[in-house]
Parts: sequence; C-alpha cells; structure tokens
Amino acid sequence: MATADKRAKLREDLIDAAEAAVSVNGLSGIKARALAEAAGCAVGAIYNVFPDLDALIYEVNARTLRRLDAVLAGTTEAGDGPETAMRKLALAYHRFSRAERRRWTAVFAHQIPDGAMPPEWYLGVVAQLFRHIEVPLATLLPDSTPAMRNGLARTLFSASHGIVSLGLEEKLGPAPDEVIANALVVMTRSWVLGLPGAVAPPTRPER
Amino acid sequence: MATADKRAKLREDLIDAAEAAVSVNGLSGIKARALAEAAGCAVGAIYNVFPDLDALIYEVNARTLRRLDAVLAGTTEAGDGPETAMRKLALAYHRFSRAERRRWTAVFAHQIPDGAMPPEWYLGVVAQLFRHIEVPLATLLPDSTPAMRNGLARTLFSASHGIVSLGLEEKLGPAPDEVIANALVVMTRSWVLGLPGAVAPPTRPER
DNA sequence: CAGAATTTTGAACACCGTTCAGATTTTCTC
DNA sequence: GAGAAAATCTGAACGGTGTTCAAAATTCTG
Repeated sequence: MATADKRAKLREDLIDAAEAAVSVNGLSGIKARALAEAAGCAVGAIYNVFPDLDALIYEVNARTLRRLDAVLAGTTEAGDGPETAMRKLALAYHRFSRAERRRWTAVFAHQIPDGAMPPEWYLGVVAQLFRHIEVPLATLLPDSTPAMRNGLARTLFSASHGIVSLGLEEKLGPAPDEVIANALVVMTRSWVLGLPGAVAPPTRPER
Repeated sequence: MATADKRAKLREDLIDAAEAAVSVNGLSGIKARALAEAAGCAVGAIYNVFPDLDALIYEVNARTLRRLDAVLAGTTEAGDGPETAMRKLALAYHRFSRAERRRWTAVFAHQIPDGAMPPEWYLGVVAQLFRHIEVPLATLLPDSTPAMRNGLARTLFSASHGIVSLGLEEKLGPAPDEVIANALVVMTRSWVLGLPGAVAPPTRPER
C-alpha cells in the first residue's frame, strides 16, 4: 500500500477509535496510548497524522455535528408552518443530544486555550446547522434580510442549546426529559408569537 | 491557634489561592502543588480539608455565583416593567460574564463524572439566581403559579446562558459584544410579547 | 511532662500528552 | 535488483498531573 494511503487509513482508524472512546467514556476517554493500541500503531505515530489530540477531537466532533445535521434535515416536512417546524427542530435537537449523550457533550466540553478559534473547516460544519432554522424564520419574518435571519438563527440555536445542555448536564438540578421538552415547546411557541414584534424596533416605523 | 481554626484558615487560604489561579488561567489553572505553595502548606494537606480538587472547585464557583447574585440583585429598580427588568437582568448577566470571563467560564467548564450531581448546598446557591427572573415573570404572567414561574425562570436563564456562553467561547464563530447584547434584547422583547400566549396551552380555555 | 492521639508532611505512585534518537521501511537512482 | 538516501515509524523517556500514605511533627490528655 502506498504511504499516502496508509496515512489516510491510519487517520481514519484513529478517528474511529477516538469516536468509540468518546461514546463510551466521553471526551476524557480519549487517551493517546489506548488510541494507538486500538488503531494498531505506536503512540508516536498519532503525531505523524495529527498535530495533537485536539485536532483529533475536532474530527470526532465534526462527525457528530454532521450526524446532527443529517437528523435535522429529515425532521421538517414541506407543509410545516413556522411553529411546527421550529418545534420539530428543537425537539429533534433535544432527542439527538439524549441519544448521543456522550458524543454530544464532547462537542461542547472541548475547551480550547484562551483566545484560540476552532479551525475554519470546523466552523463551516457548524454553520450548516443554522440553515435549518433559517427556513421557518423566512416564512415567519417575510421582511427580514438573509443576514438578519442568520443572526437570529444563531441566537435561537444558542438559546435552545442552553436549555438542552444545562438540562443534559443537570447543572441547575434534576431535569427530566419531559420538563426539558416542554420548555422547548413553550420557548418555540413564544418565539413564533413574539419574534415578529420583537425584531421590529420599538421606534415607530415610518409610514 | 486551635487546630479547628487552623483548618478553617487553611480552607479559606486554599479557596483564595484557587480563585486567584482560576481568574488568571481558568479552571485548568488549579494545580495541587501550586495551591499548596500559595497557601503555605504541603500538597497532602489539601486532602485534609477537601476530599479532592473537585470540592475546592465547587467552593470557587459558588463564590462566583454569589457574586453574580449580588450584581443581579442591584440591577432592577422598583418601577421597572417586565420587559425592562428582564432586559436589564440579561444584559447584566452578559456584562458579568465578560468582566469575570475566566471565573465565569470555570463555573460551566467544571465537568462532573457521568451521573454525579453537584452537592446540595451548591444547587441552593444556583437556585437563588432564578429568583431574580421570577419577579418580572410574576407581573408578566399574573395567572401563573409559583411552580410555573420557577420552571420558566430556569428555562429563560438557560436560554440566556446559551446565548451568552456560546458567544463567550466563540464556539459558533466570532461574536462581538454588541451582537450578543442585541440578541439578548431581541430575545427578552420576544419573550415579553410571546410568553403570555405561549404558556396558555393551545387548547381553548374553559369559560 | 510523658505518652497517646492527631495532624502534617512530601516522596512515591500511576497516569497523562508529547517528544525524538534510533530502528525500520519505503522510495529513488543507477 | 542492489545499494544508497529519504521518509516513516517506534517506544522509552520527559515533564507534568492528582492522589496516597508511612513516617515525622504536633497537639491533646491525664
């Protein structure tokens, strides 16, 4: 086998091993020595295909994000109104975070040093997720610009994420599934009712 | 000095040292050996007053939570309407998270093992924070029960936290202060407009 | 103040990510 | 295909981590 192919295979094997480790023991389940054994290489070989374990973690997390993207893409139907679509998306997100608990926690548990930013290609994968929310936003706010919708999509995603993730980690106390799901339903309903009035600034529009 | 007092002093000194370490280098700035030197004791002495470093971290994070609690207590005024109060609270939260960046990140970066829960007393400190949101909620939703308001307060806190924290860590890409602040303003306005209709279930209320 | 009980100590342990000189393999040249 | 050169892989070793525990130092007791 050509060396380039071997490199590619080792990369893939390592990501596979890392993903398996994450889904069993979370982000801290990624250990250089264990990965090397699982992928059938020496510890040092990891550093031939990845600069460090952080880069490997990005690969694992990107897979999780793409998996969520695929799920979200299949949740809404053509005829769904804005409220139905948003509720479906939020609940699908919640279900996904529960079903893929460890993998999903890893996406946000991954801490990067001080002012560092994730790699460009990774942010691209993240950006894809917002597209799903932009669709119902367009019908809910017909007068909005694409830029506005993108910003709002980020806001709504962040808000939903806060509800889901704080519930998931039970940082604020016990949070059963149904309670979180109900919170998401109320939240999306509130957005559909309130957003059209909220995005229009309180200054009286010119006539 | 009596041994009980020495113990208490060592505890305090260690929390002080840990808090200082966190505010300079974040959660990972807490190192057993460095703390021992700063507090003037042996490494092993830490484990006489704390079961492990996790317990020490809870103490540091509780201080941060109490500090936020004090800030939130001073943000709203008697005459504020629901929208003004909620907006002030959200923006104060945002300002706090920026001003105390490292300390605040530590509160949520602290990962606890699998199904473990934070200690009881710590959850009590967290619960205090929701009280601030319950006040404007009571005037916005006069027919709501205290339990409903508490649940909603948790939801709104979680949502605001999602917006603030994902912005803070820049996990979704660059997020300048003004963008986050604007998102919070739109969000709170949307809640005030939408929540009264959203909490009432879609089933027609009996007359 | 002697002796028992307690507290404090810090070297040692197990583990971590990462490195790098040397062994090994692959590639290139003739 | 032989031999040299280049690239790759290897795993012991390094510096770091949280935690432990036998021994030393201290405090309490009668």
